[in-house]
Amino acid sequence: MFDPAQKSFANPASNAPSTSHSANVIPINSHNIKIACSNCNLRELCMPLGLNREELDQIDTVVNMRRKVKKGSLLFHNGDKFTSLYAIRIGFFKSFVASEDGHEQVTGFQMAGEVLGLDGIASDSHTCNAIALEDSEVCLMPFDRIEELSRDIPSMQRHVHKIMSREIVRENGIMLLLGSMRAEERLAAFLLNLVDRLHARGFSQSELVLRMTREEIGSYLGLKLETVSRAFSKFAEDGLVEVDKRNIRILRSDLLREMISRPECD
Amino acid sequence: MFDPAQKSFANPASNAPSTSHSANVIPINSHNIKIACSNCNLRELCMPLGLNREELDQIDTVVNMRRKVKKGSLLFHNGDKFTSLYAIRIGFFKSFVASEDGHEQVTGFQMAGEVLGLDGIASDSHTCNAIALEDSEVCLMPFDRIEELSRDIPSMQRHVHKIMSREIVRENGIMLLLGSMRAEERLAAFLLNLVDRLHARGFSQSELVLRMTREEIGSYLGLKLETVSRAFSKFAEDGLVEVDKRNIRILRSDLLREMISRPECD
DNA sequence: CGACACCTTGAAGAGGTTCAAGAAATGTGG
DNA sequence: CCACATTTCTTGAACCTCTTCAAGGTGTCG
Repeated sequence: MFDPAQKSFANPASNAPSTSHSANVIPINSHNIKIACSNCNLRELCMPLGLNREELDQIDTVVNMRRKVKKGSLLFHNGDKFTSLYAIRIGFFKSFVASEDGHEQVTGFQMAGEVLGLDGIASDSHTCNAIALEDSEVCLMPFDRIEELSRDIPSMQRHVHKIMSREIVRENGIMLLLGSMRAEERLAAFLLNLVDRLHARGFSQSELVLRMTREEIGSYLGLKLETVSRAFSKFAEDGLVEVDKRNIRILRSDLLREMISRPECD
Repeated sequence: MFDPAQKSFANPASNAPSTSHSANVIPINSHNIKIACSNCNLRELCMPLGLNREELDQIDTVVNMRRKVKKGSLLFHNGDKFTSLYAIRIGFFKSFVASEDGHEQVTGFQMAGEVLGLDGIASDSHTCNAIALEDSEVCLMPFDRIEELSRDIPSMQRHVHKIMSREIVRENGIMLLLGSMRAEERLAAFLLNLVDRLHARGFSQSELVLRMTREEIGSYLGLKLETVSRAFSKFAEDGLVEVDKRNIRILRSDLLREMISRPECD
């Protein structure tokens, strides 16, 4: 059934190096050129394509630090001064905003190759929080440097714009979900989205390990954790997915997809 | 700027010129230099501050066209090729996405000085729709030109980034609203946000004219139009606002504000 | 092993939706 | 300018989905 050894079931971070490196900030210098962007297998996710050698060398100067973020600790939080964007190298994050009364709204889940911190540009300080849901590692990309490079390399500039626009489009989709879908439709959309993104990273199309709690899923989807739990049970009962705690196997993605394209009867 | 004489109850577009100009695309040339960005009273909303003369001249080359958009007609729609951003000069828009089953989710309402079209950058084609809720006029800013200028003028570059980031932050706020607030709290947040933005444009802090239907408000807030209507009636009954069709006067903004900071009892 | 976080499930309850009817405003064409 | 059709808004009543409250179960980590 679920085989943790296989890549097919793995999560982007399942092969996270568990080095016993004590520092969690790793300067990047000429000695370990190997971990430059130009050699990174996530480059196609973080950086523009079709660069020449010279431009690649420039790109390598964007990331000047890496930072390990232990499971459960904050990458940044509301009010922090904004200086850098963060490209996730390894791991999994949630980002969330908090209302004055303390309610926590998850605004997204981010995985390897995705960028965190875009919220900070507007006011030079972060307006949301990002927390690692498993031991993670991010590349720090000082925003000043990104802007400099964008001025020199048009494809870099376009890339930055696309990343931001993509986030706007993603949030439009969430608004549609929150504004019009029922509980089970929301969960179906959520699972399909997650598994698509994992698949784009080389993982299974049908199996995934949830890195977040039912409560966090609920917050993201505008539901209570009990409702999420019930929806999972319903899916399992109907044979749409197999649910074993946080291990999910999608059996009928076709039917899940139908749920979200044709809400209910109609 | 906006005629202060009718400021108090006016809407940004209440003094929209109703010229009988037959063409609705207006080329900009040296003959009507008066309507260049550098002379536009909305410049501080669309464009960066602190530019020198030379930079201002460059900025004036961004907007190469204006376009009138009649009430009820589309500025762009899902699938249209993306070429330009649109700065609203006069009027009021809604943007919305549509799901496969035809459900329409309003993703935002935009007024003079705000920018439309950011969704198109991600995939070079628009993923949402924008429709004028009253006779409007927009400035076309070809995105290639914006990128060129961003490379030359760092403050322009930063400005573009801030506009996009602001949109991301705004959408985070909507997610919080949709994910955790009750009907009346949502409407309170909506009204306060609208009146704040109008106030920033020189209008009243307490009076506004809604340009959209109850159904459109409901779509934006994830509610049915009946619920919106009932919430308005409740507010009126409780003396928080005066409601006369689409004319709204806010009587107790303090109490409205309380509603959204301390959802319910606590 | 015990404390704690997480998950599941049931039952009661609330908030919002749906359905329905009527009133008021808006627009259209003669 | 009026008559008529259409859109928009309000309000009531029944219904339904999700939430709330509660209890028990399972897994994890010190």
